[in-house]
Amino acid sequence: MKLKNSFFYTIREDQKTEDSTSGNLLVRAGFIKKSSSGIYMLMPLGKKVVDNIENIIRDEMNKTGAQEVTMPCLIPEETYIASGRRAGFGNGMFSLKDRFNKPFVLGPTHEELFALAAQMKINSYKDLPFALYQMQTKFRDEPRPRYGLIRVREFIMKDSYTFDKDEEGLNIAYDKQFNAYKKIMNRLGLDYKIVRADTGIMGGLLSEEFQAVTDIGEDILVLCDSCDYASNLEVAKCVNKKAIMQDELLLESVYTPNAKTIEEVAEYMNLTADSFVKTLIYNIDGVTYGVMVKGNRDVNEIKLRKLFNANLVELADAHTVVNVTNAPVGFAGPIDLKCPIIMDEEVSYMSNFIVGANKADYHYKNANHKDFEVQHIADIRNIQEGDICPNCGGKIYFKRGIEVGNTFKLGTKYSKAMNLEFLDSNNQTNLVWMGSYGIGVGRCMAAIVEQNNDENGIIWPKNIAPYKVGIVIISVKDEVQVALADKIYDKLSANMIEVVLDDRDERPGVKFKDMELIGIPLRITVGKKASENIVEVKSRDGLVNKELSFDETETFIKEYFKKD
RNA sequence: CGGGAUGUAGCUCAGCUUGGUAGAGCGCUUGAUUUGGGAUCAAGGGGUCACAGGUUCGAAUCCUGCCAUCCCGACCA
Repeated sequence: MKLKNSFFYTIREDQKTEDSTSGNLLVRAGFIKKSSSGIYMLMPLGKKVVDNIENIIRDEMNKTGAQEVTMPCLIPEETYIASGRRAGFGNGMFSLKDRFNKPFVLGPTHEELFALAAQMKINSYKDLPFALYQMQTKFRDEPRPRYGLIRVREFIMKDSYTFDKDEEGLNIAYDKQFNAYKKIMNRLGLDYKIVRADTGIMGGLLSEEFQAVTDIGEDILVLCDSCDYASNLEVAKCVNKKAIMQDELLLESVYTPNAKTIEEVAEYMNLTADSFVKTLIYNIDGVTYGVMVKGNRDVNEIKLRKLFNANLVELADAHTVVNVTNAPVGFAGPIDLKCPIIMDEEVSYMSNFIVGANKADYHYKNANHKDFEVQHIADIRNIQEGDICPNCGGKIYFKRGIEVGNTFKLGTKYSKAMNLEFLDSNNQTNLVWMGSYGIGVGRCMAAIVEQNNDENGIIWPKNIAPYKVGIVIISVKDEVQVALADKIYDKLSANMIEVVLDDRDERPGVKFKDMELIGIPLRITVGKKASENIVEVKSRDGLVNKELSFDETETFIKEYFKKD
C-alpha cells in the first residue's frame, strides 16, 4: 500500500474517552473508531490485523478437523426460550420484532443454533463425532462497556462446538480444542494463563479460561508461587488455617457510637479487622440470609449462588436489613438475628470475636459459636493474596487478566433442551455430548496491544502486524530516493511481503512517528544515501538498526521474517 | 439500574458565575521559507454552542424537559 492516495490517518492527541492503553492507541493509530458506546468501526489497518488473527485461529481450527460454517445473527427468540436461556440472558440480549411482530434476538452465543444444525447430520452413533466453528459477530447488551475492545456490545467471536456420543468422546474433543487454543495463544504472542472458572449461564461440567495477563484485566487470576495452580477468583477454593481455640470469655456489649464500618469500629476499639466477624444481609432467591465472614474478608457471591443453586444473589435492601436486625444498617450481627445464618468456614475456627449487636451504636465482644445458631457452614469467601494455595500449600498471589478464550464441557445440557439425540449400537436413544469453545478476536487484538506497546505506540508481533515492512522516503522531491523506494516496494510486493510505502510529502519526523504509532515491525528509510543504493533498516523493537545496500535488503528481510 | 460529571469547529478545550455579534491550540486550504524525529511565518475556510420547550427586547450563558457520552458502583460467557 502507498499512503499518499489511501485511507490512512493518525491522531496526535490521547483520546479522552478511551480508558485503556490499547483502546487509546488503536484509536489514535487509526485501527478502530468508536461509533457508539461499546461499538467500534474497524478501519483498514484494524481490518488487516483482525484478518491476521482470524487466519491463525482458522488454521488451528482446521487442523483439529473442525469445519467452518456461518450461522445467522438474527435468531427467533423462541430458540432461546427452548433452551431456557432467554430468561437467563435477560436484558443482556438485544431483542427486536419483525414486521409481523414476531420477536427476534441478536445472537449473544450460538449453542442452540449449532445444536439445531447438528440435527441435520446426527441420526446414529456412526455420525459422531464431528466439530463445527464460525467467525461471527455476537451481540451482548453489556450494562457498562469499557476498556476499548475489551468489553463491547458487538464483537467478533470464533466459536466452535464439538459433538460426541459419550463423555469419553467429549473429553477427547475437548482436549483437542484445548491444545489448539494453546497453539493459537502462542502464535498470537500472548502472555497468558489458563484458569478454572465459573460456568455461569453456559452451564455444563467444566469451564477453563484463557486469560491474557495485563494490568487492566477485568478478572482476578489466583496464582501460586510454588505450583502451577491457576484459578479465576470467582471459583478459587479457600483453605483454612487451623487455629487454636481460646478459652471462651464472657459475651460483652460495647458502646460504639458513630462507628458503623469495620474500620471505624476497629479504630474505636483499638483492634485490627481480623478480630471482627462481619454479618451481611443477603437476598438469595427471595429468602433473606445473614452471611458471616471474617472482618477482613469479602463474600464470594458466586460461591453463595452455587451453595443454594440460586439464580439471584444480592445484598438485601436497607428496609430488609432494618427488619431482620431491628437496628439501622451497620450493626448487623448473628445474635438474635431474625433470619437464617450462613457462616464462612474460617469463622468456625474463631473464638472471642466481635460482631454487631443488632442495636444502634453497639457491638458485642467475646462472641462465640454457642451464642447463636448457624444453618450452613461453607466456603463462601474470596481467597486473598498471601493465603494458602489449595493445591500445594504455597503462597497465593493475584494478577489481572483479560479473558480472551473460554472452553466449556457442556455435557448434555443443550442436546437435551434441543432434542439432539442419536441411536446407539443397541438401538437405544441417547443424548449427544457437546462442548463449546470461544475466542474473542477483538479482545485478542486489544490484549496484544496491552502487552506490546511503548511511549511511541503499538509494537505488533511480526505475524500480527498489518504490514511487515514500512518504507519511509525522507524527501519525496528527491527522484533518486523515490525511485529506490519504489524498487524496494515492488521487490517486496513480488515476494508477497506486505509492505507500506510512505510517499506523502511530510517531514521525516511525522513519517517516523506514524510508522512507530501503527507498530510496523521493520522500517526501511530511504534517504541521503539513496544515490549509493544504501538504505537504513530499523526494527520497531529496537533490536535491528543498520545500513544495507539495496542488494542485501531483500535477503535480509526474508530472513528476518522467516522464523514466523 | 443507583451516584457523579460532561456535551461549544475534524480533534483537545476555554467562554457560562454576572445574558449583549462565537473563541484558542492542534489539524485542514493557499503562499513563502524549510526538509533526517510530530517545522516557521502570513493569509484563509470551518460551528443551528447535543436536542426540544420556556423566561427575556436579546440565551452557548438562566429555567424545564429530553438524548448522548464518560467515570464510580451494581450487573456480566
